[in-house]
Amino acid sequence: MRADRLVTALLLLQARGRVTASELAGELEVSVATARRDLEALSAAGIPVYPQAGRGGGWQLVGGARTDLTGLTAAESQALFVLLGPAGSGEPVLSSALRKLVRALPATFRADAEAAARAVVSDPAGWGEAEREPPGLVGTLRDAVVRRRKVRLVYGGTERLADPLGLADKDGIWYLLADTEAGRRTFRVDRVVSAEVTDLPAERPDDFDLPVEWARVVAEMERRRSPVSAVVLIDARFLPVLRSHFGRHCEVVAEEGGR
DNA sequence: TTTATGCTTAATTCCCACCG
DNA sequence: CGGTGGGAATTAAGCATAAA
Repeated sequence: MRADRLVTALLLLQARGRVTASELAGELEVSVATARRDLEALSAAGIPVYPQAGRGGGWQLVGGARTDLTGLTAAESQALFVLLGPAGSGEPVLSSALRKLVRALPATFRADAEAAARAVVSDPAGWGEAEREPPGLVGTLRDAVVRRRKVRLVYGGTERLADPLGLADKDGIWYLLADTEAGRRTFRVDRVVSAEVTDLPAERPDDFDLPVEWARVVAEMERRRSPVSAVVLIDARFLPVLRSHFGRHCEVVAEEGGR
């Protein structure tokens, strides 16, 4: 039962900003002492909740009241999931807690949650370059996309304040789509020097559709990348080399005599 | 034995009425 | 008007109990 309570306690803190152990005990239908221990557990896990004794006191979530789940900071959600157990462990308690959590989302926030799910597209048809580990900044940028916050990007020696629109995983290589003062840009994440999530709200066109936009970007990149086409005759043994280099741009037309 | 929970008491903080 | 003391609300800590 504990995981359920911790999630509820955090949601309650987020909604109200401050709760007393007694209030929480009422919500959770446990004793005040147990509610208080749950709050201590959240605090010990790194979630910034602090107690204040005395009349008018209670447990306060530093950073003030937030009303939506997407307002969870990366650190908070990480701490929560560390507390609840290993992610994806399939532990019944955890999954039921998360189910309740999702069900508890008001309709307006559910739309946001769906938007969060659409923050990333995965495009397995890559250009043949093999790269596995997502760059460390992917998490940071995804957080910015989900929370709709402007990001200060350092990319190739220039600094930009960008409105992040979405992330694309193209066969292990990550790209960030963002609007900047200079127009819409695509940033290769592993070439981003640094990314700082600001508190400024980011703008995103209402009709923005990441998969559609990503398809457009890909088409544009491919157009620029392939200004020239060539027909070559090579030994069949080297086909894999060409394939790995040119990906789907490499079309085998015919084979004759092993070439 | 360990862990979670509940109960009781002490300490802290704030509100408010009272009084000079 | 300002200081003071009591009471209420709250957390903090220790101990007991039950279940795994």
